[in-house]
Amino acid sequence: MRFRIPHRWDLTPKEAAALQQKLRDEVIAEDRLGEVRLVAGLDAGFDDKNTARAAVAVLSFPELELVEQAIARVPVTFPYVPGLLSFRELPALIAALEKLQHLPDLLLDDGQGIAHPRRFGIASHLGVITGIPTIGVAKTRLIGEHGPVPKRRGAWTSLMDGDETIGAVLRTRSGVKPLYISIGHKVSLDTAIRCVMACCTRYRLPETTRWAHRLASG
DNA sequence: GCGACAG
DNA sequence: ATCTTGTCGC
Repeated sequence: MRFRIPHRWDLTPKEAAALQQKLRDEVIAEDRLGEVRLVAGLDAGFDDKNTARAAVAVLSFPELELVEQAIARVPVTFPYVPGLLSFRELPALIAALEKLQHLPDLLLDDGQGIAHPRRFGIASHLGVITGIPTIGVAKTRLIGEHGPVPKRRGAWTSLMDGDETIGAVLRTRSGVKPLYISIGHKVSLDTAIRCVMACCTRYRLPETTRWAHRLASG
């Protein structure tokens, strides 16, 4: 699989933010996904300060058994700037995706989707570039406020930015810190919540993410 | 000017 | 992300 990147990656932080503002309109915030048979988890780690190691794990759905995996090492130039994460990690994640033999029906990406200052977090950016339905699964908050989340598994509360719902704070496991879920691309928030829960068995993180993290680390 | 701040 | 041991709780 080969993806068409509609822009350059070597931008200044200011140019990158302007690009997000321009691409935000490409995001489709409703369900445009068919039957999900393959779900992929993506994650990035670093071999050293200038080398990203991205990993993709493809699992069967809803069985959640490993079908394929891929890793890619790519030099990174962009620094970590809150709100501009995609310009640092996407090149590597896309390189890993391009190595796959099976094209996933759904992508779960570490980080935010539209729960972002310009509604264009890394998961949305990845979705717009690949055209594949994507969900943002973050371990911590970037922006937005929310009330308490019931402690029972499956409970969730809306993540709000003013009067706008930008995501959901989801308890994937009873009594454990919740996850920040948001629309990436071509998936509604309700569907995103259901898919994430369907990928969580006995741990806080989805099996897809756990596999990808394992591959991207050691 | 003072915090907040995905990974 | 990454640096890092033991420790509290189910």
